[in-house]
Amino acid sequence: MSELKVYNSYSRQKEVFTPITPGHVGMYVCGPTVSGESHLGHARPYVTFDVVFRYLSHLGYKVRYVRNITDAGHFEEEGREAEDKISKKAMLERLEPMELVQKYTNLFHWAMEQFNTLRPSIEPTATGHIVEQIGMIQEIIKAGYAYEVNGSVYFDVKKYAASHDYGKLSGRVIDDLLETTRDLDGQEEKRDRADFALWKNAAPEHIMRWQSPWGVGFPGWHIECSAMATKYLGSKFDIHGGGMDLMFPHHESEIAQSTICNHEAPVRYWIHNNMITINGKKMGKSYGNQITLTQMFSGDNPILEKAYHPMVIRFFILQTHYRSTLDFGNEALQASEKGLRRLWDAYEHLKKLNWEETSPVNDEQDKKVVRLISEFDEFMNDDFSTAKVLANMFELVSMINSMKDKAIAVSSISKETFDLMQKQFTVYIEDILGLKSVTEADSNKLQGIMQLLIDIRKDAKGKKDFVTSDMIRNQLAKLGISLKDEKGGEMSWTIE
RNA sequence: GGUCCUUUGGCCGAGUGGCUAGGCAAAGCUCUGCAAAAGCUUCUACAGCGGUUCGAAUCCGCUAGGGACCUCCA
Repeated sequence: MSELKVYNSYSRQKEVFTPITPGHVGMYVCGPTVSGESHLGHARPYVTFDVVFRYLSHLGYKVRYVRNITDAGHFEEEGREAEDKISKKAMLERLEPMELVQKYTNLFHWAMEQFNTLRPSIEPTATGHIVEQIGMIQEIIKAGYAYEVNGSVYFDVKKYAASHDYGKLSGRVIDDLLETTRDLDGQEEKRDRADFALWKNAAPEHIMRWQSPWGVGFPGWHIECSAMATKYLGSKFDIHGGGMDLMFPHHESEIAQSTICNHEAPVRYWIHNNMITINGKKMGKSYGNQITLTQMFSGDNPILEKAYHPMVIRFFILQTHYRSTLDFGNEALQASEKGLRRLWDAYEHLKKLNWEETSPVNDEQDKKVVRLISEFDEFMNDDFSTAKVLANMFELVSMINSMKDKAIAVSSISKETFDLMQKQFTVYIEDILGLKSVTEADSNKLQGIMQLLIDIRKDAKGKKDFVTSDMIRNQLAKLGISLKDEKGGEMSWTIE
């Protein structure tokens, strides 16, 4: 089997993945800021890294997956707003800050569950790690790379850049950053324009505030990830993931902070997912074009022609490579909806097929199936190419359907190949891609009732009593259950 | 303005120097009491202009369009 290769944003090339500690993988992914509701764009990294998590686990690694909850509130550019996003909204909604944060955390968890993403191993909150953040800032000050001004602490980027590669991850040129002349309030506190806050002095109206060696304040934007990643994954860990838009300044600053504090670069492989766009433009709050996840699921947004099942969205995301932009569109979503249905139906049929020797093995076909199946691993190993895995699956869908219709014999492929196909389909669709049925779980009672109706209908059809047989099918259709006659007099049903 | 990315058939999207990805839509056919599915077939595209090459959607250059980051952002 080929080795896993991942595209490392830091080196800008695919590299063979080798964990620091054999058999184990430490992965940190930037989580949501729970000051508002998640939108479609937010679904992408969490689905993407869920598949990474699942695949690494599938390969046998013991993965510690850390994904934070940013509940301390990031600020707008220093001083532009006297209070951070969370505290502002909290006042508008007349809620306690933590109450608001809890509400959106719950909503986020609910949405993630809809997407069938696995829970991270650790989901630390920023507010729960103020002590660690303060500790880290103290280390950086001690090392001489941060300075205090009026109760705030800033990281000295210029000094850091003199001996380190600040800007390498995001392709930034340090001189450009230093020379940019943008007029912003609070700027005069910093020694340099490129410096960033580690700790901010809290204005009296700022609700979220903590005691620190520098007075009452709150942590800077980037320090939480550095502190929590270090605490749970160590000073150097394998994978750090997040959206591409976080490369600068967030991840760049994380590297700087952690490198000074821990004396080594924190991350081995940086993995960044691309954006979801709408009419070619990034979906985001500042563009006013975001569709929240609850709207996606309910269809309650003028842009949406209908509601989309979470699995359809997950499938939609997996049909493209994670480093490409993905353009939202009703037509595209509906294509995914139908495609997923077809894939899933074939998968259900495959599970029910039995191998019986009724014909000689067709070598050519057998080899084709073996190839398509074995490529699943190859594609995943090539920087998680879920789109290609799905393409291969669809090539097998036609064959599975032909077997179901008895147009070709199941034994036209060997027993081993058939078993391999059944096994790998399950492993890939369910365990690795994390897809599941879009219909409600079928209860035993429902199964029994449906079997009864099918028996009655078969009987009616046998007597050419089409009035009865059509009535059964039509009535079921009204309930959203479609009954289909299969070749050979069998019947199958699906819930719409 | 700076840095970087991108441009694939009606739509969404893979993609590597040579071998029609795949999905959806559309058309035809087959199967079928009728439906619905399903199967088969058709539609063979790579922004434009040059260049490199035996050969380029894939490499290089120019032109045009789109986008991201530089400020919170998945």
